Amino acid sequence: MIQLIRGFKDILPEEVELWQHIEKTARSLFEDFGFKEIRIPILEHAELFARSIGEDTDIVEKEMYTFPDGKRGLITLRPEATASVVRAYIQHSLYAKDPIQKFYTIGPMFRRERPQKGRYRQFYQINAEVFGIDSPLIDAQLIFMLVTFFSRLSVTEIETHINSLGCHKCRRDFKDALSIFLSAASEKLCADCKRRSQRNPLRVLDCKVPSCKEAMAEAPSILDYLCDECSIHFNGVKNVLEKFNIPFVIDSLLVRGLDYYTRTTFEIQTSSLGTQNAIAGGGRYDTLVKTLGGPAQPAIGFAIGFDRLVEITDLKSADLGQKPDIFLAALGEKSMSIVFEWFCAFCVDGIKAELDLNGRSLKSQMKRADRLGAEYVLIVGEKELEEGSAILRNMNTKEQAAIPIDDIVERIKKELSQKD
RNA sequence: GUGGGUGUAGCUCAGUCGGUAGAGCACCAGGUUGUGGCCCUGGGGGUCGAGGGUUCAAGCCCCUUCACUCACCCCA
Repeated sequence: MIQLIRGFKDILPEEVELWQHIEKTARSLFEDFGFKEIRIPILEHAELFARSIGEDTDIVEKEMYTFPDGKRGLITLRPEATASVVRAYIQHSLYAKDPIQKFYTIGPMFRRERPQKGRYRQFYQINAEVFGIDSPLIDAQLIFMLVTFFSRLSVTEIETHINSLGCHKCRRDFKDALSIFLSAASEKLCADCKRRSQRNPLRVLDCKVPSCKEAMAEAPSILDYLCDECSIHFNGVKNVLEKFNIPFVIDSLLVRGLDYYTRTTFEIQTSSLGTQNAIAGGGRYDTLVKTLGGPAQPAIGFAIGFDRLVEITDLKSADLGQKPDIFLAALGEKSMSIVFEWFCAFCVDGIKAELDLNGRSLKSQMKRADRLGAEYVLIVGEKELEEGSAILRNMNTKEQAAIPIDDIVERIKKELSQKD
């Protein structure tokens, strides 16, 4: 049989309930914080990602699904959302109406990596982006919003890591110092890190090879190279987080893998996902809007790994599942045709009803009603029809009584609404 | 892209020395002629991941391949 594509997955109905719950929680919280939803396309020109994420990153270099689109050049399945949101902000001159804009978006991203736990080729992200605010207050507020979000989903066991990458000037000074350090330490580094030392020295910082970690223990820290302004900004973020009683770890080795980040970067980590420990990450990208052809507006955002979140939350889909309000058990063809009309009437009126259309025995219908978790069963056989009645059984109390079938849909609606 | 582990019923998994394909759960039916959960009985369901090879004979041995999974890399 034809199977789904490697690294892709189906999200089946019983799990979808959990996804919907998480999505609802995010929408409601983010909207309370003043974020508006923006919906962006899944395909973009390849160039958008090359220019924003960076030509030398792994994402752009080897993980993107890129293919020719007729004669119009290359298009790419988006590997992340920020670039598209920035493009939309610029393309529709949203800054002209108000430079300050707050957006969120939820949807699939695509990266052609080898799949493993918490990593898929099509994966879902919940993104939030803020444009036009320089103040460190917004940095801290985003982190506060994230932490609140996780706590609403009963995700504990998380740790907030923060760092500052400084502005371009601090970063240049730091890179120079780091390069000098790396060339001195070169022989202690793994092969990957030797390569990184040339192409993207910052990446050596978060190498997981023990010998590299050891060699890097004495490496210069970006935090020592922050200019006054960047330093003040970072202190501002830390102060607000402390005021909000949000525990955090300063992690000068936290280097985001996308080139556009500046100043504050952060990551929410969990211990319960194996090696894929980041369930959310983000940071400032104060120069990206200009890089992509827009006005010089600061910006900051984050992405939450939806799939990873689903894996670590203690919430169970079973607790969120929808159960039928009433199960209709019809016996015989005559009953079936009458009950079928009631069945449709219930559904139209927003009562979740279930009817077994296969004409099975009462026993098997009761069994199914029980399995579906229906609170009531309405039993209608030839005997009841002759008497102009039907039997309404409460599955929890096992009490049952005959009720008249005139206006039965209305009667049962009333009965059910009294319960709520 | 590189390495390790695993592929047998819808699910979780046994399967001895190469000799007729198994269990539990789930599903369906009956026990109860029209009443769920517990119990009992029965039933359906398999290209043993796929392809090739060795053999009288392969779920088991050999080769190839695919998928899943964990880790590296990287990231959400």
